[in-house]
Amino acid sequence: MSMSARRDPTTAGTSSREAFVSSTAKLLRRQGYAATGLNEIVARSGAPRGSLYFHFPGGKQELALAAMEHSGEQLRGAIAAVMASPGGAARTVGGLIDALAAGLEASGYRDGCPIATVTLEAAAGSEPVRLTAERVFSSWLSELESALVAEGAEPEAARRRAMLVLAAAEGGLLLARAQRDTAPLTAVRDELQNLLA
Amino acid sequence: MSMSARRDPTTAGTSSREAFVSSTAKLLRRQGYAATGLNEIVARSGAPRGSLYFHFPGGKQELALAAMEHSGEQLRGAIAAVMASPGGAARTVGGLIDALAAGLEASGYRDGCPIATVTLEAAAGSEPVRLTAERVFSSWLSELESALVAEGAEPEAARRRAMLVLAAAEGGLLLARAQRDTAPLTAVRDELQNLLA
DNA sequence: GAGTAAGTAGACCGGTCGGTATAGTACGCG
DNA sequence: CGCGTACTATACCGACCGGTCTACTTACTC
Repeated sequence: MSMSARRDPTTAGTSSREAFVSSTAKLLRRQGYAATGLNEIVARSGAPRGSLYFHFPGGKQELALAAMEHSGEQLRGAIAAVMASPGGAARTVGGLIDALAAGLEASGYRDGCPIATVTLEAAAGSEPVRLTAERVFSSWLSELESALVAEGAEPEAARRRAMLVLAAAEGGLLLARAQRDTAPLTAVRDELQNLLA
Repeated sequence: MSMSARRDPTTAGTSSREAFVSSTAKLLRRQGYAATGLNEIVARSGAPRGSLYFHFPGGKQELALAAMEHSGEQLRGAIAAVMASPGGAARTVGGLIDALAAGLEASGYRDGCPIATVTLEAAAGSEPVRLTAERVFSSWLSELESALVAEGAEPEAARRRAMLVLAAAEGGLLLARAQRDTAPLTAVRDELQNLLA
């Protein structure tokens, strides 16, 4: 009864699973949950439709949860890396927002937050989606908070400020997509740096 | 024999049009564009399907644009009213965010920003949607900005701060929906009041 | 009261949706 | 070898999608 871990120790066998997850992550980020069809996911991933339900018997929703975790962990790593770079919190937070702005612009204003869209359209209708979103946001918050604490901020103040930074970044990404311009993000960055200095 | 509120002289002719718009606005706010079906809109509005295409020959998209304008104008009025109340900017901005939090909680965390969800899922794929979102956000920004200018803020600083306030409010609504808790909004409110004091 | 534009009404359409059934293949293991 | 299982592969399903059609009823005008 050996469980998974089959296949060539490297990536064989799970390759189509990963292809599903990353295709889904990309599509969810760009157009959200409801607008993303299984046909589109299957076509992009290159794997056959039947394999999808082998790897994700829970269907579209299970796949979406996996994609959210995947994107969430990726971005958490990026946040941690930026916040660990030298300079004060004002500087690193500025760098973080600049990085988000650069990524958004480079994608033709398509790649915003990979979690926000799904959260807004599906969190109210699906508790698993909501819980996953909550967990991912919380992981990002922890990274920001601990970076602020490491700079000597009071725990309570650090929590509130981390929340403001994340909220402002999310809102900035939203407004930037609506305007097709990074101006909202740079305005947010400047004001945040004022506050944190 | 038809029993559906026939032609009351005042609202004559446009009553079903308005029913379509307000039903659509409510549904877009709660679940976004792609997840909202015409069947659901038609059922809620009480009007027949055929009438929809009489009033909105452009179909779902035209209806969505009208609903976005409708919600946008409504919220613009609310923002203007709150910002005109007595007290400094720190106080009125705090009141605005408290009002958003109260509305969100009262709806069971379903009614967030009526524009954000549609923007994130559809702005990249439909220029009319994007432009409408841009216009609505801009109208809200103007209200915030002029309230800050009326308090003696420099024009440039007022613009940047209005952007931060809107971005933080949008992000706060997003995080509050993910957490099913108003804590993100109160944290954002407190930090914003600090900054504006 | 005939004519006509405005608006109502719901049956109907092809296409796509998420999901399933079932046959086939690759591979570790005895 | 051959057998079981992990996985691939595709054809197929009913439901629902956004959108269209045509017949009808009203309200106003002459």
